[in-house]
Order: sequence, then structure tokens, then C-alpha cells
Amino acid sequence: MNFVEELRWRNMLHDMMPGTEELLSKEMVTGYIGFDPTAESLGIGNMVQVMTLMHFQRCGHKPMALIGGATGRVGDPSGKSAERSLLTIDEIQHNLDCQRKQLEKFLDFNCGANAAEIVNNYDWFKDFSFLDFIRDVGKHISINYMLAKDSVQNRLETGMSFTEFTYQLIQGYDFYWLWKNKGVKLQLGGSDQWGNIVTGTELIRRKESGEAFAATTQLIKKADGSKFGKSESGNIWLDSRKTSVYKFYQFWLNASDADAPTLIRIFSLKNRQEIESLEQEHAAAPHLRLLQKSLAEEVTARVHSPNELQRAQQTTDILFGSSFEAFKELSLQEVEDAFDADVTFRISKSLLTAGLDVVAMAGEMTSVYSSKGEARKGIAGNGLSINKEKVGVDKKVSETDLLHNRFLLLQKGKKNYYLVIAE
RNA sequence: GGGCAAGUAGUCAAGUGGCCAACGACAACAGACUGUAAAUCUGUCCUCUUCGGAGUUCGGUGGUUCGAAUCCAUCCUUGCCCA
Repeated sequence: MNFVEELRWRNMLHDMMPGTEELLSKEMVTGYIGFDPTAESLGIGNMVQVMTLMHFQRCGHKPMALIGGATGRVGDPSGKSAERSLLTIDEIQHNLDCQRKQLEKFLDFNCGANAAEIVNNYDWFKDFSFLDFIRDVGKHISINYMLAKDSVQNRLETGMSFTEFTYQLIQGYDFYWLWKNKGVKLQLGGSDQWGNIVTGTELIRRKESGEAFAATTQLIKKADGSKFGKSESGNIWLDSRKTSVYKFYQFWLNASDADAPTLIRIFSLKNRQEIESLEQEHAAAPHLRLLQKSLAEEVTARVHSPNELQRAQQTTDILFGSSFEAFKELSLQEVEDAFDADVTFRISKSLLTAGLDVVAMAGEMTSVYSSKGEARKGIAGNGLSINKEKVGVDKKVSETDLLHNRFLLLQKGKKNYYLVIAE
């Protein structure tokens, strides 16, 4: 497989330095991508870079993931309109450890010559003194060159600290160090990283007359122009403690028709033929949402596991698929297993004897709504169902509402489900 | 160090003594329609609420006033110009 061709038909390629394609076709190349330890989990946005590395490895090259123990202390100004607040050293370390574990899941570290590798730039920066740095690195790059970068230009009006200004040099030196010591010839990254990457190739050229290459990928935008990777509850994380497997699966399943073809090209390892035929099937019967299902299935299985995927699918099927009658047939255990802990609430059965005010139950005793006021507004707006039946603000929940004499199915809107267990 | 300008809800952005919890736009959430899609229309959108209201906001702090997002002083932050 040809890496560049692969990126091209997947519409992932944004830009490349001249000569990159030739280099990749004549030898096995070591290429790297940097990850910023800004959060304790990678998000779906980072997944694009993970996919780039996976494709890279599948095409026979050696992928390297750089985790930014050093760069994380500085803060990348690219794409940021304001100065970032610094994380503590402990936070950075914690984030690094978590991200490393996640990355290990996606690449093959045990396949001989092109086995993946993870490096931490703190290793080569920790003993590099400021004076040595400005002497050995700073001398080779002019201020004029640095000022010309978009990431700097965009901040000239609003201000930027010296710390963030130096970021491009730090990242540039990473590339130089890896080129010199690890034989890395290529840096990959999102298109917002272009400026930082070419500072690296420039440094390699000026310092040692060496040659290094760059390729960047498209930033994903949704068809409606909004930011990719966020949903109602915020960012979609790869860590199931931050985004449950069910929610993760639902995120992909909910992709719009307009976005699905873009997404499946990026996040699926299926080949071109398979994807195109899926698209045709989808076009013929859009209501079956084959693209979304296939995408959700593949990504969830890879990021989590086939077992967890199956559980998420079961939950989906219970809540959206089969009729409510079928739901009623499930045992309590099956129902409990289907719901995540953060949408499961337990209340005392004795409260129901006298009839429990639905507003209090939804707004106070559970976190379906954040307050009674919210609950009242939501319910008045026809937003809440109990056991698939819309309820009004006057509703009193009693024992006769319980299914199996044990639980209630609450539904806020169409897609948000909650389980209340009375015991 | 000196001069000028700016800082308003998640974001953008009006307001320049009472009619201000603060126009509008976007985002977000809920409803209708659908295919758990898109588009469209409706409602909510500082917090709490017994839905009558109550409480806390307009960079911070003090002040003027019956009354301040709006006036004054001072401090902080940022930009521009001068040194």
C-alpha cells in the first residue's frame, strides 16, 4: 500500500513537502506525530492523528508517537486566540501516563523493523540548559522567520508571551533531535502544525544541511461548519471513564448523512472498495443508516473492545430498537447491565407509596435535570417520559408505574435515557 | 515611565443614570416533523424557586446618587503610540 495514495483517497491529506512521496516510495521511513498532554485522555480529535500513524504503519513504515513532556510545559499557541494557562508538572505527568496507555492500544510495537515506538521529548530537554538552547538552536532560526508564522501573526494583536513564542523552536528541535538520533525523516500532524513542522525541517537544514520532510492532514469540520468531536456533554474522550462506551457508540451512530462519508474514510480501516459500496447501499436506503452503523461499530470495537461494543449495541437495541413490550420482558439484571452507572439512580420504594412528585424525582433525587426549576421547565415543555409515556408536571409516581415492581425508565427528550431503581 | 483605547452572560456583541437579568446573533438544550439524519418551525437559555417571585451579575475595589453596566477615583489585564 502506498501511504500517500491511501491518505489521498481518504481525503486526509492537506499538504506535503516536495520530495515526501518519493522518499516514502523508496525506503522504509520513520515518521512521528506529537501529542500534547493537555488532558488525561485523548479525544476523538486526536484520533485522526492516531489513524494517520496506523495507516503509516500498515503501509510498511515505522510510526513514532511523541508525547510532549517538555512541550506540554510550554503550550502550543497554534490555533489558540489567547494565552493558555499552564498545567502543573504533576498534571502533565499524569496526562502523559494516561495518553501513553491509550496510544499503546492502536499501534503494533512488536513487529520487527517497523514496530512502533513512543518517545517523550522531556528526555532530551530535561538536561538542556536555557543558555545552551539559545546558543545551539536559537542561533539558527531568525526572529523574522518565527514572526512570519500564522500562529504568531494571529496573536500579534491580542498578545502572546515569550513562552508560547518559543514553542515552535522547542518543537522544531524535537524534529532535529529525532532526525539526528533516531533517523526520523518525516513529521506528520494536523494542518495547524505545518508551521511548527517546517521550523523543524528548517533547523535540520541550517544546522546540518540535512533533509527532512513533512506531511499534514486535514482538520475535520462537520458539514454544518461546527467543530468536530464535541457533543451535548462536551468532548468525546477515548477513556470510558470520561465518555461511556454507550455514549461513544452513540456519538458515531448519530453522525449526519453529510458527515458520515467523510468520517468513515478517516476512521475506518476498510479499503476503498468496501467503503464505496457501503456508501452506495446507504444512498439506496438512507433510513437504515448503514454508514453510521458500520462506522460506530468499527471505531467502538477498536477504541474499546468487541465485548464492550456488543454491550453498547444491546443497550441501543433495548432503548431504540425493539418495542417497549420487549423491554418489559427483560429481567432486572439485564436492564441494569444495559445502563451506565451515571444514568442509574436508586430511590427508596417507600417514597412511592404516597405518590412521588415527578418534579422532585427528576430534579432533586436524580440528576435527570440539574434543579427542580429545570425539571419543571423541561417537563412543562413536554420533555420527559416515564416508561415511554409523556408525563406532565402534576404527575405523581406510584408503585403502579414500576416495571417488574422494581424500576422506571426515564427519558429526557428522545435520546437521553435514565434508569431509576426503587428498592 | 508618559499618552490613547478597550475589558458586558458559553462566544460574538448592543446598552452610556431609573423602562436592565441587560437588544441582537451564534452555539447549546427541549418540543413538532423525520430515519436516533438534514432542513424548517416553536420553546428555554445567570442561579434557585412553593412559578407568585427571590438572589447574585456587566475586569477588581472604593465612592457619588433616592437609584449605576452606565458618573468619579483607584487598581488589574490587554492593545496601540511615545520614551
